[in-house]
Amino acid sequence: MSNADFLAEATARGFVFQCTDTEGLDAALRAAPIAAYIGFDCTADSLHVGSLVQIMILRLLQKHGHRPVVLLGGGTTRIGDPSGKDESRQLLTDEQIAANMAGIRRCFDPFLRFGDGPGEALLANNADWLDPLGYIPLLRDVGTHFTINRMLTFDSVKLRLEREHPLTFLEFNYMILQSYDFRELSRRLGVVLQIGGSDQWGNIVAGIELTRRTDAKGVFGLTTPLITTASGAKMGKTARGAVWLTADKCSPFDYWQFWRNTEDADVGRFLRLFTDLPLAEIARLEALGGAEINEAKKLLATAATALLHGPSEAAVAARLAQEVFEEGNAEGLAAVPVHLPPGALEAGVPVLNLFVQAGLATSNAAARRAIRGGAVRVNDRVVTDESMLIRNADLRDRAVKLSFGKKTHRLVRFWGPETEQS
RNA sequence: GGAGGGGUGCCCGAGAGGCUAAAGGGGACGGACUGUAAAUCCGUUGGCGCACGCCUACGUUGGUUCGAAUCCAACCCCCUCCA
Repeated sequence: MSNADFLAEATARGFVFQCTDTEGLDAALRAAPIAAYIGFDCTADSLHVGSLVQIMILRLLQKHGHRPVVLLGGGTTRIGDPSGKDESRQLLTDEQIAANMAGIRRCFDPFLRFGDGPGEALLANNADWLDPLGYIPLLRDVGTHFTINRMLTFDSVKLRLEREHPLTFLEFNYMILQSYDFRELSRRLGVVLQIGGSDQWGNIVAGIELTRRTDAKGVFGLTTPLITTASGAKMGKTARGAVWLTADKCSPFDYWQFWRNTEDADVGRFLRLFTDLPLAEIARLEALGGAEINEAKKLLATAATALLHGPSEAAVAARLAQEVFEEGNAEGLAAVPVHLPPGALEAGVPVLNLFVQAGLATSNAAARRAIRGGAVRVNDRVVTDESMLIRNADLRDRAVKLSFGKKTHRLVRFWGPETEQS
């Protein structure tokens, strides 16, 4: 796998949306291993599948012998990127940012090999160079290369102006600092390529211009497409919100399920983007018709889960899914412990409570509605009585299986005096 | 600083003293149909021991009313035009 093939494979796999100079970049990639970076803002304590394209392209880069650089936006997060947002975001405190950064950096470990050797991934934090900046020196150094005329043409700015939503001066500066990041990384680490989502085009181009003007260096930009599902929805949303990349916020099983539920029309595209499977194999899989495409979805789910959580977790998730959905068996479901007061099971525990405690309903009312809609099952039997009580007799192996809809199941294990022994 | 317009449920957006927990749409969730898919159709979409009861909710705080999202006052924020 030579470093020359990176751009070709990235293109074939669907990672490339726009490139500032395809021929130039390709030549640079062929000449020698390069370093490329993607910036991640620290707005949450974990990344979700919305960032997976970026992670996967860094991974691809590394596979081809180049050096990926993960830039954590410890500094820029204090400003807030206005790109693609029609309203200002709440400013985060420095403590929040620090905590978020710690969570986010963990998300890369499964995908990239970090180290100081050639081709090994590096981590950078733009707070290192943004925090010490002095305002006037920055204005003189960088500010002279930005014209308001030009800045007003960027989509991120135009959007706010057209919609008559305020764009603060603080946010207006984001572009300048991201440009500064690019130049700084090119100086410090020899980075010659910035990759980003398609909404980052303006910011990336600005960085390239700055680097050319002040350092007379030609650097490149590449954007990835915005990934939506075939039916047009933004990818990565599921019943309970975003699909996160850390196990505590999205279990391997739920992650597997997310991929398993891919729309037919997306299977090929997602296999190319989110797995390492060879393109020929993917071509075969996506050609499967009708119900057979489900086999491809399982491979997608297992492969994607293996990348993030490891092959054994992926296998467990696949096995569990098979038990739950194909065999109607719940043995392997992770048990949700529910604490009950002594004697509760003798008296009977209301189903409504149980569903709320198991996290399957947000309120009794929601649980009640679900029952009315026929969505609730206890031990695989549909519940029709809202006031139904769960008793000892309902326990199978000291647990009760709760189901909400066809896809969400929980095994509830009780903790209380009556089950404490053993 | 002056004049005008506006802040409604997850989002958009109606409502202009009681019939309003608040039309409609989107989204989301559930059901049917399927293949744990899409499309389609149906239902649900504030909380509470809930069939007409109570509580919370229409920027904030007070007020007028038997009764306010709807009227009044002050304040906060946004937009437009003028200085």
